[in-house]
Amino acid sequence: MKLQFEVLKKEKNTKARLGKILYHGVEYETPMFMPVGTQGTVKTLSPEEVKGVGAGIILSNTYHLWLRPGDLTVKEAGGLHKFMNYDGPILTDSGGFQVFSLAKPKDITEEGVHFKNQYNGDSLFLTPEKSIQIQENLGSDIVMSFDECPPASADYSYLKASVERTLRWAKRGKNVFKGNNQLLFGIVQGGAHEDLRKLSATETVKIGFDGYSIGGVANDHESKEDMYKAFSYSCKYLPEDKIRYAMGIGEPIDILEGVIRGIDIFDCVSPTRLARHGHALTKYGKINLKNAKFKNDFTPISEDCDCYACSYYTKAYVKHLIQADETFGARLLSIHNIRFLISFTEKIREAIKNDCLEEFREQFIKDYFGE
RNA sequence: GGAGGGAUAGCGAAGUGGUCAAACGCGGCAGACUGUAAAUCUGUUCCUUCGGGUUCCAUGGUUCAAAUCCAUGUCCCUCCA
Repeated sequence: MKLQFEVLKKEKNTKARLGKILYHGVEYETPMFMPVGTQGTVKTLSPEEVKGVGAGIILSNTYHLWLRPGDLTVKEAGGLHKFMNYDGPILTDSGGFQVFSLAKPKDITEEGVHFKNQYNGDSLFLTPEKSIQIQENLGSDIVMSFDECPPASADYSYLKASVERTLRWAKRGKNVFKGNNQLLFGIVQGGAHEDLRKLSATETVKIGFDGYSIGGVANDHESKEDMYKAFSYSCKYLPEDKIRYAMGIGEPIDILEGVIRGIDIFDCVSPTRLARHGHALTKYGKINLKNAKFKNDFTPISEDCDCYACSYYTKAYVKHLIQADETFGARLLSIHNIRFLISFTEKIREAIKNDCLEEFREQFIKDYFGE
């Protein structure tokens, strides 16, 4: 059964929406934060722990699973849900981000993108059609169109050409997509330019997808202002009844600003990566547990957090684990950071229900940035 | 008792007359990280009032110049007896 989505309520003073996702009889609310499990695992967490922090949809990645262990192996295993033992909804990214992070401009052609297999040096060629086929083999619930994700700083003419190519790729992908128990999402590109976002959004909507995402953001140290423009300009031209997804967005303030502009779901590697690097998200900002000042701090990472790490362990202990390079430290911090973002979206949903999202934003900024 | 080898910054370890305040690794301190080529990467790590000051076991010596050469001492290691 396909995942279903419905908008329940719109907040009075902003463009924020409260939504409901129905998946195999389980309801999840949006706005939602989706943890990332690129290689078929949310790094250091078991699926039980992922569920334990309140996660709904999680992400995985076409490119990585194609290379290893191979999409056909996952298919033979019975699909990604069974393979990784996660029965919640799974969204797979298309490999589009790897066009940005791995490919050089000369590797990108109209037909597709050339990669070198990072494990054995083999030449690889990923096309929009191939990406969809891989995702069908993986058996994810939400399939992403294969897009070109150019740096936000790319010049106008490159961005325009890229938007047009991404549209052609979206069409090609949709043409081969079978749609058996899977949704297919289109991706809006266009940097911080309103006309390009408009072109990209309206043309993508014309092709017709089950949901729409905003890509090409937070990938090149662009200004927050430009990122938020990309949100606004894209949402303005997207249908009200479909999921809107900001790809790769995970700083608390960016999630909040995205929600305010009409976005429903977010994913980001940052909670797990920051965790592995010793950082914890808290209501009062990000802290670096490697810092000497936490050596004898026997208080929880965050006093008001209900996660497993905060329930049983202290900053001093987690600092010790991180410093000793013990994996349990990365696991505790990953649990905490993901729980922080999910609990953050829970609070956002409450504020939408109570039509006080702007007040919530004001208080959040005061606490988080100490302003 | 005899024969060798060694002592370098918090630790390990290069360096064997000037370009040495001394490579490199670890540890320490700090920073970065937004659809994961990322349990990674970057900076820093004798003291300093930023002018400079004091170092390479200790003491004495050779030299214009010593971590580097010589003498003596102290400690450590290996082998022989």
